[in-house]
Amino acid sequence: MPRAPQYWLFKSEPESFSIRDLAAAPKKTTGWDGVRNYQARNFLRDQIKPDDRVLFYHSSVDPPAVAGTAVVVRGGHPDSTAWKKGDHHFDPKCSPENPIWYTVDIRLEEIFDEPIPLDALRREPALKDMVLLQRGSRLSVQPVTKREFETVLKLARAGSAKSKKGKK
DNA sequence: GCCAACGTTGGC
DNA sequence: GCCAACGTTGGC
Repeated sequence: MPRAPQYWLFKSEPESFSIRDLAAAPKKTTGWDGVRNYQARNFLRDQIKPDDRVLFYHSSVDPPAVAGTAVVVRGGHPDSTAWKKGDHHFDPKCSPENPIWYTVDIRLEEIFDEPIPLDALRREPALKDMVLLQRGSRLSVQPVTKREFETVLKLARAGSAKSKKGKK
């Protein structure tokens, strides 16, 4: 039995890597490396598989927002930036034999016409249990339910229809 | 730039 | 194993 796709939210500060950077990358694909948190690592290593879907979230910008979606093209594998001296995410405890940190590859699926700002997510009752919206939550890789994922897509479609009507 | 919330580190 | 100190995240 094939496993049903699962859903995730990845945070990125657009100043360091935005969804447009993903669009500009070769094959619109990037390795999601540099995650240095054990809970997020466990998701990357154990649970995130090809064909899973990802909400691409822009943090530390005004407004914080879901900018689009991506699809996982390669599941968990060791994050080699961890043992590259001089890399911003270098971790001296790591080696190829003892990788500690993991990454997955994702490919751009869609950039929303209108990003869905955080406050719009908060106003949506169907999203009230989203990990992102919980007090104190700051996991950079987090699970999303199928219903939450589809609700965000619905908001994106609605926002896009409105913006087209409003323009010229 | 502030600061609340959270994770990690290290002395004991 | 506790917990204070420190570092980081990320919304505001």
